[in-house]
Amino acid sequence: MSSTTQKRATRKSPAERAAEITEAARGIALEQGLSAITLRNVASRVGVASGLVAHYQPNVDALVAGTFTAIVAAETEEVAGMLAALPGPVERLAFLLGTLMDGSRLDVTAVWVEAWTLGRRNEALAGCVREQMDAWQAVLQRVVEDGVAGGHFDTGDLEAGGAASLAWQILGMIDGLTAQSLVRWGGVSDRGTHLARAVEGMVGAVRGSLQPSAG
Amino acid sequence: MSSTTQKRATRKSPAERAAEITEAARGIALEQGLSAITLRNVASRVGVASGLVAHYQPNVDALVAGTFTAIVAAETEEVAGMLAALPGPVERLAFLLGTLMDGSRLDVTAVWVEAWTLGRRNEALAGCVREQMDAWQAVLQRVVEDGVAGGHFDTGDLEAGGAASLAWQILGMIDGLTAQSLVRWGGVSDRGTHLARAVEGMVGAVRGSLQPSAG
DNA sequence: AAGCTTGTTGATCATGCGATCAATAATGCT
DNA sequence: AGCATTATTGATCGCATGATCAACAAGCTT
Repeated sequence: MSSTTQKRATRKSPAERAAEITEAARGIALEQGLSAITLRNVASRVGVASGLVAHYQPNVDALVAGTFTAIVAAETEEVAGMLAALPGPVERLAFLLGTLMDGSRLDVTAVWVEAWTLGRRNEALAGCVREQMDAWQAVLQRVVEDGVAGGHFDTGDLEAGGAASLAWQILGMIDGLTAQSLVRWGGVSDRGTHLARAVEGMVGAVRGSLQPSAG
Repeated sequence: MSSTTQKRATRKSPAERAAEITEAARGIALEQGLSAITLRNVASRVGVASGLVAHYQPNVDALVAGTFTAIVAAETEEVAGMLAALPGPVERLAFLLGTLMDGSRLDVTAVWVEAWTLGRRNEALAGCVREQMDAWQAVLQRVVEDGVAGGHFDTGDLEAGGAASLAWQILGMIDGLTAQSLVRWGGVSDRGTHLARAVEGMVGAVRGSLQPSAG
């Protein structure tokens, strides 16, 4: 108990400090949820006075919305990047289902679910949620369209907007099943298998082509 | 401004007052969300002092959990009752999909989604959520099993627990899509159609037999 | 070295929360 | 009518939140 406690935080450049704050908010959101993002909570994690956090952010709602976007956009971009490295739409769709359902991103899922509720009282967050859902849907739609164009998928008698609609549908299924895994861990073992089968039917892919094991 | 304001609430029997309180909590949850259930909020809705609400409930967490169960169990029982009146499993599954996806229960959906998040900090609520998910799954599983036994459905090479697993899967899809409709209203017009097609593929039902229009 | 810019502090305000409990008043019983 | 029971009040405590801002001090410029 001597000198480990420094009275005043070392002075840093605005950019650096701002980065620390958003990073701390990110960590809190992933570990304890978006609603755990408070001025004092973030401040103590950075090792700084609460007023400083307020100084770098217009208000807490904005910090929450920004943190949501940071977390989710990073995930989207990461997955989209991995998709680009795969040879074709079948592999991409299979990889998408497998990756999103493997339970390794439960913390991000929890952020999604909480954002749906918090968006009710945080207008900025609500906008970000819609944006990020659109981004995910766009990624999925692209894969579906490529598959149809290449003859790997057959969406049947779907109208023009079929791929878009299908992408929303698949996204909704993934959301629901991952959210479910948030609450019911051991409930179902082969979520991925069933989902793959369902999606195969929807996009007219060859049976088994989207199975996680085949990815 | 004369006598419309009564200073003291009329004295009522414990059972009656308790019912008023749970009913008020229910209304608040449906209109403003589970997190809007506070002692003062409920009390003012009943027209009573905050202390009285606390007197009728062990704590707020219990009231929230109980309110969740009341809302969701009522829905489950209502739908289950309607199912019983239908002739067979195909009609029942079609009705289930159509009813749950028609957007007439967005308030209940919002309660579900919020409960998933709140369950993280409210142990009693978490237990209720699991209970109610089990109840829904049981209803669905029953329909699927009946359909398989009657030869209407064909779950293919599924192992013994196939119907249970399938029921979880379908439930997850419904949850995800309804939750999605909570945020993205006009996004997709034919959610029901796509879901019906997906489920048809999963349970091996005749194509079009689960379409909402055919329900 | 002096001075100025600005990153940083922490106390402060208003608000809301759950919970508690002595005091109060309405009811029903004798 | 008198009394015992009990439903009801509302003030109160401790705690947490977001926001604000005068005061402070570190570092840069001159």
